[in-house]
Formats: sequence, C-alpha cells, structure tokens
Amino acid sequence: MNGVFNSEMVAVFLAVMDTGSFSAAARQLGRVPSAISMAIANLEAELALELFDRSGREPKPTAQALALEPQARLLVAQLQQLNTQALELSQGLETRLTLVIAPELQSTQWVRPLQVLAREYPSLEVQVITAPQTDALRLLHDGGAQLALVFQRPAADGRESFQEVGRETLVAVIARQHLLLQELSSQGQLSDTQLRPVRQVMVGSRSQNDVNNPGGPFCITSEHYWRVDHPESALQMVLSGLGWAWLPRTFVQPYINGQMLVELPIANFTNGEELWVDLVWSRERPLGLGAQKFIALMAEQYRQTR
Amino acid sequence: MNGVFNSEMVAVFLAVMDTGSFSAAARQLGRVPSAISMAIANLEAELALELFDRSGREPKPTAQALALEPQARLLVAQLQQLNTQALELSQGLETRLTLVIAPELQSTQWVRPLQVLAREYPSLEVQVITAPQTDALRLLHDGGAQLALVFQRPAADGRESFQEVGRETLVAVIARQHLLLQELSSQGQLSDTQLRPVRQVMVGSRSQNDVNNPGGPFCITSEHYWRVDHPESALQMVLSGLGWAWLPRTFVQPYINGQMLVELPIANFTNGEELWVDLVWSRERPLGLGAQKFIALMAEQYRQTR
DNA sequence: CTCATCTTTCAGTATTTCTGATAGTAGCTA
DNA sequence: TAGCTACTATCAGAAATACTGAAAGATGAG
Repeated sequence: MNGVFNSEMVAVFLAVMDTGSFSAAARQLGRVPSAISMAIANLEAELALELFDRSGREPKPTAQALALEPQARLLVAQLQQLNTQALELSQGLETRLTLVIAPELQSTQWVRPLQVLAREYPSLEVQVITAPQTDALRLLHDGGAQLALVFQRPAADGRESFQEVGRETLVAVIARQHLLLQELSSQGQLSDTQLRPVRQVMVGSRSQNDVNNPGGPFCITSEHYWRVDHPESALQMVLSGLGWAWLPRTFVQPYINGQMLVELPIANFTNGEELWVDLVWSRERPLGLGAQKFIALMAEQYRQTR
Repeated sequence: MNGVFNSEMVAVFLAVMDTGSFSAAARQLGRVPSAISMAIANLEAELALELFDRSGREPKPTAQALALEPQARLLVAQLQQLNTQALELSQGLETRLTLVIAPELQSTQWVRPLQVLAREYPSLEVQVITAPQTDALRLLHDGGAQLALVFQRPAADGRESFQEVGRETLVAVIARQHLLLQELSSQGQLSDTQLRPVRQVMVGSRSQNDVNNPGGPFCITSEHYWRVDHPESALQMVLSGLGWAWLPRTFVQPYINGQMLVELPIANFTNGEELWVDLVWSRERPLGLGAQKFIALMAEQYRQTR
C-alpha cells in the first residue's frame, strides 16, 4: 500500500476522514490500526504533505486534507461506477440497445420506459431509429437493431418473438373537402363500390416486396393507389385531398378533431380495424438485460393503461 | 493485483487497450508480459467478463471492454488530478486564496490574472471580497484575506509588504449643474478659499479610526463634509449635486465624458493627485503559491501597460 | 488522578505479485 | 507449405510488500 494516491490509499484516506480516527477507520476497513497508521504515514511521506494533525488524541484533518477530500470522493464514485458497469456487463447488459420504431408509432409512449431504463442502467447506450415496418424487421435480422416497435405482428415463422405492448385502431380517413363526401348520405355507410373509384394512398416500405400484402386491413383497396413509404407523407397527401388512406387513429385524431379529416364509415369496418402494437425481436439473437427490461417496462405500462 | 477494478488494474487495462497487445503493454509499464497476462486473466475471472478475444495472435478488445474504456479513462484522469492537486499543495499552494478589493478598484484589470491563475491551478479556491481600504487591511491582519488590492500604500510599519500593480489619478469632481461652476471663470483655477465653503463627500471606512487622515490627497478639505463608506455612494451623491469629492479618474471618467460631472481645476492639483495601486499582504503570514503567482501576474500586466 | 482509548513503532509473518523460463500458437514471408 | 518471428499462457521460485500483534507513549474524560 505504498506510493502516491491510488485507489486503496484513497479508500484508507476517506475512511479516516469519515470516521475521524485511525482506529475507527481500521475497524471500518477490517484492518488493524497500525496498518492504517503506517499507510497514512507512508502517504504523507510520499506526498511531502501533512494530511492529519496528530497533536491531539485523534488525528485532525489539515486544510490540505480537506482540500483533497472532494476530489478523492469523486474518485471513489467513479471507481464504483466503473465496477458497477462491469458487473452489469457481466450480467448480460448489452453495450448498446438499438430500437427501431415504425413512424406511425412515434406518438406512442416509449420515451417514459426509456427514461426508467436510463436511470437503471446509466451506462447503457441507446439508439432509436425510425423506419417503416419491413425495414424495421430487416434491421432486426441484420443485427442492426435488437428491438422493433411495430404494428403488424410478424408472421409466425419462428424467427421472431414478440410482446404485445399496445393496441391501435386503423381508420380510413379522407379530407373534409373531398368530393366523395358530397355523394354520401349524412349517416349512411360507405360501400365497396363507392370507395373503389377513389384514389387510395398506401403506406408501404421502400422495398417492393410487400406489395402483395394479403388480407388484413388492406384487403379493401381502391383500383388506383399511390404508394408512400412514410405515414407522414400519406397524411399530407390525404390532407391535400389526393385520396383516402388507412391510418392509425391516434395519428390522425388531431386532424379529425380539427375538422380537417373525416373518418370514412366503411361497411363492416364501422369501428375501424384493430391492430396490435408489438415489440419484436429476433430469436436468433439473445436479448440483453436492457432490452429485456425495456420490454417488461413497455408491457407493464400497457397493462396499466388497458 | 487482485480483486475487481482498482487503479492499478485500470492502468494495466488501459495500457493493453492503448498498445493493442499484452507484450507491448508490459514494455510500456516496465513489467514482464506474463504479469500482464495474469493480471488481465484475474480481472476477467473476477468480473466474469471477457475483456479480450484471444482467438487471434493479439488480444482484440471485446464490445464490453470498449464499453468500459471511457469510464476507465475518466478514472485515471481523476486520479491524476488528485495527485496533481496533492503535489501542488505539497509545494505550497494554498487551499483557498481570498482577495479583498477596494471598491474604487473594481474596474481595474484583476480578472484576467485570476483567469490565468485558475488555468494554472484548477484546484485553487478563490474568494473575492469588496471592502473599503481600512477594512481590507484589517482583514489582511485577521487572516480573513491573503491579498488586498488597495489604493493607499500602507504605512511602512513593517507589518505589510506590497507590490505596485498600477497607478491611479484622483480627481476632484462635481456635478455639472452645481452652483460652484457658475462663479468660476471658464479657464481659471480654483483656489482653496473658493472650495472650502462647498460641501465635500468623503470616502472612508465604516470604522471611524481614519478620520484623521493626515496629508495625502485629502489635505484639501472643505469645512463641511459628509462621509460615505463606498465610492459608489459618493458618486451618486456628487451626481445629484450634493457636493464635490476626490474620486479615481477611471471611476468617474464615463460620467465626465457624459457631461454629467466636471473635473475641478484646483490650484496645484491641475493634473489630479496620482496614487499607487498596490497589492498588499501581511508579512506575518507567508504567501502561498497561488498568491505569489497572482502578484507576479498583476505586476507583469502593469509593466506591459505602462 | 486514573483509566480507557488512541497513535506509533517494530519485528515477524503471510500474502501477494513479479520474474524468468518454457511451451504452444498465430500470422507473416518466402 | 515451411519456417520464422512475436505473441500469449502457464508455472514454480523469488522478491517485495503489506499485514499482524504486542508493547509503549500520549491524550482527554470522568
């Protein structure tokens, strides 16, 4: 226990500062008083600095010791942080958690669980990516992301696991000033044939693979549709009267309230199409502690608000 | 070199991270390769964490090691700071430097030298107090301050040492609209007898001891004078036309330029009274490194601007 | 004044780490 | 592919270091 300040010497120094005596410090550290006495004496000799005034029965910290104390405390705090982080890593905490979120779900509550996560694992580095459904799932399999917050529950091909963390309703919307609304009786339902001639704006991935999206809420399609890769784009197009689109209710609710959009009363879909919001991960890649905790937090939040 | 992270282990860990190999780290630390190998192996066993991938010829840091690196670097930086601070203290750096400044000298350049001081001794705690002349010198002898930046060079009674760090000119000023100015010929000098009936505002300490201020620029006094303990108060009183006062030129120059005050052309004092600006300290209390450095910086600044 | 408790010193012990040799291995070069 | 170089891992012995425990001196409280 020789030399200038190192972590052991700092521990001894602070134990003496805390307890106010060498003997008490020895008890606290599980040593014998003479060890503490010698350690401090060596330290003082090395530093050529008097740390404690021995004129009294108990050593009194000198002004210099008091000046060094804050920095010493900072040091042990940093050291403990390092060891805590190492422990977390050894217990399976990933060094980085990448979460990819479908754009339609930006508005859901995923920030608060992240806050809790950040408090529990301060050393965890988090990255949030926004990408459309299919890109998100591709990222998951590439290893570019560990978790995806998406809409459509993946096919049960066994490559992914998922956890339900919310519900969302898809509603068909159209601009208030759209011509279609004028041929609609005030309370009547909208039939297939009425809707088919109207242009539909469809949200899909950049990759063309999911054009043949079988079934699901997209089973009712118009003859002519335009494709966009981002719901925000779809919203803008619908707002400008270019056509109608299936969009999440929470996403368009402000515009419905603001009288800019109208919900289309499609027959058999009067209450919209209910979808699951899921956290998805790859079964091939074991999840780290952080990801598991995040899933648990999201699930718990969902349970409480349901 | 056992146990979880301590300062020695952090040093070894970072040496390996820096050099990229156990052998090179050993060379850097002046050890033998096997010592490094064993130390890292022990650390990994303790942490239950693989820090380096040994599949290749040279150890490759794992993601966990890379995640721990920043915190480890922070730690050694903190440790070095602690040791640097201890070294400075052992070399005589005071833990706290209290500087008392006469209010008239607030406007002089004492901040820049303090900036340099803060850069050189980051751990030095500085306190700046504003107090009138006599209070400042009393603080010096009480030990409440180490340095005083004051006007009047102290009496040569041997209790204080001083260093000249500037010059200042006292000028007699009065409000532009004061009646005295109307009975003054445009270019004429002002005699004693003309000035005596006019009320003088005198700056002095709260303590009444220095009423009998012999000689000096205050030798010319009016019959009636009011006392204030702060030049700012004096300035306000003079500005409102209550009387005239001796005040430092740099202190009142803005008001002279702004046509609010007029410099009184007193006979024999046409250029005002020149005073020294001194840094004063007690001879009974040896100065610390910081105070010495500050004095040197102030003196150098004075030399350059003279 | 006395006693309990604190600090310091010192010699011996015990633990720890370092050393140096050896073996095994990876990667480069011809 | 063979050979060479430089690296890591292992191990027993050596050296250094810190710890222990007893004894002595000193302080402050009652």
